[in-house]
Amino acid sequence: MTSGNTRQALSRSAIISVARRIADTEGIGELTLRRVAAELGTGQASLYRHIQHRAELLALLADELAAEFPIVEPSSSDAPPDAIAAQWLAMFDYLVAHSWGAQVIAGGHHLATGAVPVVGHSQALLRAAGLSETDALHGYRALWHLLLGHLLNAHPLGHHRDTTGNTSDTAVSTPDSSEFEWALRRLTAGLGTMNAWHR
Amino acid sequence: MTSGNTRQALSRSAIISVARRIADTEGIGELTLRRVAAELGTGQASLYRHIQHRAELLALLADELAAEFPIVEPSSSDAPPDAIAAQWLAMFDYLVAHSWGAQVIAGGHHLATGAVPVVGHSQALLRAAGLSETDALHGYRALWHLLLGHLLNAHPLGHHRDTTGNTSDTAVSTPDSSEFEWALRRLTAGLGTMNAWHR
DNA sequence: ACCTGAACACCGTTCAAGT
DNA sequence: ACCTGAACACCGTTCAAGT
Repeated sequence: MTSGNTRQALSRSAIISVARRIADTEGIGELTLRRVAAELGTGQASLYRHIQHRAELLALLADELAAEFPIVEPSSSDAPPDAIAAQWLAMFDYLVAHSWGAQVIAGGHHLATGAVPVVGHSQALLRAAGLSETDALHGYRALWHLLLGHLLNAHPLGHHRDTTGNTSDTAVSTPDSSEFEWALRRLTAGLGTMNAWHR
Repeated sequence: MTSGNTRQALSRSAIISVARRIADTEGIGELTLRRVAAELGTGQASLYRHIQHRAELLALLADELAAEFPIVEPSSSDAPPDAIAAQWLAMFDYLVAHSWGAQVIAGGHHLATGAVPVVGHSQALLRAAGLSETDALHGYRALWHLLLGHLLNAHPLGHHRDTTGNTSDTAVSTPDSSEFEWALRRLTAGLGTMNAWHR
């Protein structure tokens, strides 16, 4: 808006912002270096002055996304399990809205430092539910894996057949928030149950 | 062995068997149609007389793998949670041994009919633990998503730092069976706890 | 010294030319 | 009629030639 389509000086952040818009609106499959370069009005080779390779660009995107993970402060009336559910459902919705996120975070071997705050917050909620420090860490990882599985699963094994008898063929497979909540609440309950059993 | 390197008549099953060997030994990244064709001593185009596209080949591989999922019959002394754990740990090990499986099954939009027996068996174990029919189905899906998350997660968020203080840098990230068991046992416990709360 | 067009080494897929 | 070499339309990445 400030300068029309005057081409900005090429920079790492300009590359990231264009890449992110493409990933959000058209999916990660459309995110090619050629496309990014074209939208920035430059050649493909020029990108390599600012990023080492495509994988690094994806890592930067993932880290940015992780840094913006929602953090849900529990309202004082919330029982611990409800606070945990609220936090993780927010993460679920956030990652559904940025559907490339789960794939990139799971696939990458980078450590997403941007996620540190959410990890801390999630562990704190588990500690507030009575878990030990180590159990809270393991519990966090278990919940994360459950979330990841729900997000990455695209195939209909125990396919959802709702009470009307329809198998929904609209929007091939948007992950189902209520199904995730069902599993989330049960895993949370289980974490509270087996406190003693360390290791 | 029967006919040396005499080229077999090209067939769907010959393609699948070569493809599977490549995936098992060198990973799915090395599984290219060019490679398969070369190993069969034919041209790439010829493959298209037997499969429609690469995605179909992957679906066939996934279905074959699913049909060979281990089924662990519970020994009579097993408490239901132990029977459930034994079944799912076997699936975990099986999918770790065929590391491309989780990715292909999760990514594909095909319905893996080969998995029907395991799904049935898993549901039966959950029913034996006292779950209703619908809870057993939902419980199966929850366990599947937990397994998938453990298998597909390749990045170190709450990175494992064992008691020796070493962060293992051998074999970048083989999923950890004991960590999965920890989560599995807790989710199972949770499934048993919240029976009443339908939908 | 810094940038980048053109080339390289790969894909999956198609098609026209071979038998 | 059936098969397939060669081409096509893409990738990510590199490098030599431009300024």
